[in-house]
Amino acid sequence: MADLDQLMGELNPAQLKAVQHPPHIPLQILAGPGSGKTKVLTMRIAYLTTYCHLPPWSICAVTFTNKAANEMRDRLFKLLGKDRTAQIKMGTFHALCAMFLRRFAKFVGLDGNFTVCDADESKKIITKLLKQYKDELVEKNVTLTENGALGFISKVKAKGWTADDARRHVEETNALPAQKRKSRNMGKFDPWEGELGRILATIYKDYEKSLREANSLDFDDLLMFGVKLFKSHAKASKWCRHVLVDEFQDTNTMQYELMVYIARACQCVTIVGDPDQSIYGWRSAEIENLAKMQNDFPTTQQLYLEQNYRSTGSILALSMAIVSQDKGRIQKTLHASHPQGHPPVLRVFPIEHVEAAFIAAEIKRLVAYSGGMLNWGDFVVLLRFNSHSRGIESALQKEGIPNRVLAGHKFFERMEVKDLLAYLQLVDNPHFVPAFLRVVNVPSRTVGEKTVSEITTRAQQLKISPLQVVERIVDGKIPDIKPPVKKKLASFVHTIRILRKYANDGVAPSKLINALVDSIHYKEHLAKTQPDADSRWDNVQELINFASEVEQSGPEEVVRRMFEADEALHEKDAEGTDGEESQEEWEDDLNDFDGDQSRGIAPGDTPLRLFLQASMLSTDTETGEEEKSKEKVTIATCHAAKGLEWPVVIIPAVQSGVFPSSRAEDVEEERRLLYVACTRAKGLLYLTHTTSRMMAGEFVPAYISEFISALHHDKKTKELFTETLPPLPPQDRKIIATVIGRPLPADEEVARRVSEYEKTSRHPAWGEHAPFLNPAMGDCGPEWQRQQFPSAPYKGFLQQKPAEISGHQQSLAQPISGPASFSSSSTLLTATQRAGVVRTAAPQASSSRQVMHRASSSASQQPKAGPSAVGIAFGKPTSLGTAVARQPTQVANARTATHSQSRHQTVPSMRQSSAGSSKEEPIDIDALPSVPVPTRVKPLTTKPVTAVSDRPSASHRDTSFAAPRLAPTQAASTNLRLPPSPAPPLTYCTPPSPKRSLPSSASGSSTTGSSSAIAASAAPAAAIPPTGVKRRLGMGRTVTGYTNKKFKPVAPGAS
DNA sequence: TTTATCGCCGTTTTT
DNA sequence: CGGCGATAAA
Repeated sequence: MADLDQLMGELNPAQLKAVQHPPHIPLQILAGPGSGKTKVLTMRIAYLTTYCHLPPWSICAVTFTNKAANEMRDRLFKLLGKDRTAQIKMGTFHALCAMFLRRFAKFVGLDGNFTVCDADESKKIITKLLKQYKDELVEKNVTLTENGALGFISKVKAKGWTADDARRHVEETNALPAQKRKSRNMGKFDPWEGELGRILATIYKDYEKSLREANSLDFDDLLMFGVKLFKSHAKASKWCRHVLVDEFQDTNTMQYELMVYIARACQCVTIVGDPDQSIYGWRSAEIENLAKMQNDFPTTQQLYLEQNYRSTGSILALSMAIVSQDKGRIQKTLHASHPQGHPPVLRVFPIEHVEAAFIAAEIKRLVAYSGGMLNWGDFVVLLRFNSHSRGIESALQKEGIPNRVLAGHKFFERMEVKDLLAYLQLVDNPHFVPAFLRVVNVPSRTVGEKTVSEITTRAQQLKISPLQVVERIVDGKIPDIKPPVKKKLASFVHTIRILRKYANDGVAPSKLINALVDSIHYKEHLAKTQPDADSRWDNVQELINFASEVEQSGPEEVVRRMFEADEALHEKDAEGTDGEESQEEWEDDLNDFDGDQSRGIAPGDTPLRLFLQASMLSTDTETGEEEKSKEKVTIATCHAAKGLEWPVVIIPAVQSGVFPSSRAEDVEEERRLLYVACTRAKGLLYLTHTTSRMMAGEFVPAYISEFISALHHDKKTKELFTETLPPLPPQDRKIIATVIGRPLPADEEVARRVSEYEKTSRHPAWGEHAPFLNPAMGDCGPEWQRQQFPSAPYKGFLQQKPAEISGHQQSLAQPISGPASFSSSSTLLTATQRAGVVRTAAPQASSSRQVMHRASSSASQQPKAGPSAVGIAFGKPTSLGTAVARQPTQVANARTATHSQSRHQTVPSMRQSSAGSSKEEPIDIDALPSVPVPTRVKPLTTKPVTAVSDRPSASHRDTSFAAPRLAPTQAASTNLRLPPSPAPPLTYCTPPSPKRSLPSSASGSSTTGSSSAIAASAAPAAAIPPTGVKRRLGMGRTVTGYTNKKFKPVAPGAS
């Protein structure tokens, strides 16, 4: 056990003050990122038990995620030992509520074996209900989607409204004159009024009814019923002496009320939070809870933790600059403990592919240039959307970089997993209709929709569950249905009954799954119905593993330990102080509990039930196998990254529409999200974006995030970034070593790694392995090259929405004349955008598909050198028949040539002059920009575009695309002697699929030119195809693609 | 009842 | 583009 005194001695004064704050004075700790808040929170718990002599079981510690709970538990193990830690009531609000509700279910009118209903199932219920009102909705001209309805209902549930409350609200609102309504809403849209409100209220009511009948609670219900329990039964929180809440800024109204009611007796509360990191407003988090708490606990005191121990100074400076743009925020500072370090890197790319390839390559380079100090596990790619992960994943795969995706519930959302869980849910809770509906016909028992609805109707008539109906039919107790269901469903009932028996006998969940899988021949079923049955079967195995893990962690024991001391408390407290429920009733319940406890299991805490609950309430990334993930690059959403840190953080797609998300309703929250993402970085931070993005199968222009571009309007903030990739000279290596707390590798080791790297790898950004030369990337290079692109001054990452550049819209929209030139891939796209041409039609495509002129139709009238001028054809799959294979030998030659030249060039070489843009040459090696000199922080010109026809100036080109590979001059500064690079192995370029053919001479040049790419299907065998990919999740589960439902047939032609 | 095809739709974030 | 529902056909 660690020495608490000693550890407390290591705290800074503010931290120490927070830890030692008197327990009875409510405390708000406002702690910036990296200020050691988890440390303080755990130490405070240790302090409360050790110095204030609060028994561990009297402490309630609430976290926002299970991961945070586990981490805290781990830390407390070390401080308090296993025994005492186990007694602390610790977990998420949801998990704690579930535990208490299982225990005291009957006090709030529930059964202890309720099933937690996940969002999917909720949605299905809503969908069904919504159908009933479809006609009415159409008639009243109201549009309401399932997601909409679910969202609206969830929002009010988070506020604590019951269905009746909602109904009342609607009635009241509708009774008001329209004028008044409007002013009350401050002009905002309120779904809970008018016809929509009325229908919503009805649906809410029905939804509640469905849930209750199914004996299940959704996530919001867990909180609502939790509040109900603690509010109406003060004794349920009798044990409590202190409540600690982590991530308080993310609590919603129900969670806040829970805290208040649990702390009702003791009034001792400690919360930790950071308004700047409030990123869950969309989930009804209420930042006002901070003020509310000061109100409800008038003696509340505040402490600030403003010392940042995580990030370098420059990372912190940028982060602060980002979040400070929010003028309404509470003023707060952060002091860096670490030196400045290399400034955050900001880079721009033409398309996501290139961006992703850059990221992969840069990771590789950093590992080498850090001399192995940085490993795969030290990198994270933080995304706004989960959906962005695929591109990054495959880019990493192509580079052979191990990676893992840290994504929410993915695993438990897999079709095969849900099927099996549904069976178990049904075994545990026969009333849980969603599970019944899911599996009556899995595997197919030829009971269709019609039969099922017959069953459910009858269930409603008899006021029993559908499962019971089926059981009775099979038992011959009630008559069969027309198509003889009795026979068809006998096996179903049989399976359920066997499992039920096993479960009652206390058979472990993992064994139950095994039995289940045997009983329904699930493997065969998968094989028959799923093309990727193998990996799905892997998932089944993984579910069994997960069950075993849960069993081993002994959840029954954990729960028992958490509650064991409470009974004594209640016995001692025989003279009831609150009259709400009779003493007898309470003690009856406790007696029930004691009875169960003699079997070692509390009511509602059967192994099966706990396993199911764990499946529903835990995200798969939280459990187990952390070791393995240490050697992998992490891909995660910004939300999922909260509370975590990495030596190197890379944030792609820092673009409008992504940061902030186009559908975000609170822009400030989006800004904070970016802030949270940036502050995860310890040593290096990268922000990248593209100038185009794929939407609905087409490229549309993309513009840098306003959060970033705004910083360029201010002289003070515009130098917070660099475009230079960190060359990691010794002093920088040292800084990183310090920041991430690792030994500095020897210079020799660095030199060795670097030379190794130089031998085997090329940074693909602008070397001979440029991603646009790589067939696997989509063969977009030569195509680009042959295009005639109007030139334009490079504006780099200052590229903005036309509308934002006042006075220049006109020029932006205008077609651009002047000599064609190929300056850089970025400029290329930019220029194209300016011309209003963003289109991906293959050259041979019919004219109707060719160009779409957004702003100016005259763009097409612009004389262009070749037919290819009308479209860009990168990465866009064409029909298989029309593409022609590019000739591998020529590609190889070109590559070698490029390479040998590039070695002698230390000057950036986007040198293809306008005159020399030699359209007819196969591949103009010189046209490929390569090996520019990394220059330190060259401030970018922010001059608005006036003369659009200007060609980029040399100085622009030099720095804008500073390549990662070190030029000799730079290399010297790192004290490394770089060996000459030998001819690169052709590892990047696998021969393209022979199936493809070139667009004859559509682009007017030789066959060396690429086809318009077939990004997906042309990927070499070594690369991972985009669908049907085996992915490893955090827990090491294999997951197949993204398909959750029926499989998608594999294209027969794809050999 | 199951399977194939078309066309429409949207395109956060998570307990 | 890809996922999904609705419709049509086997």
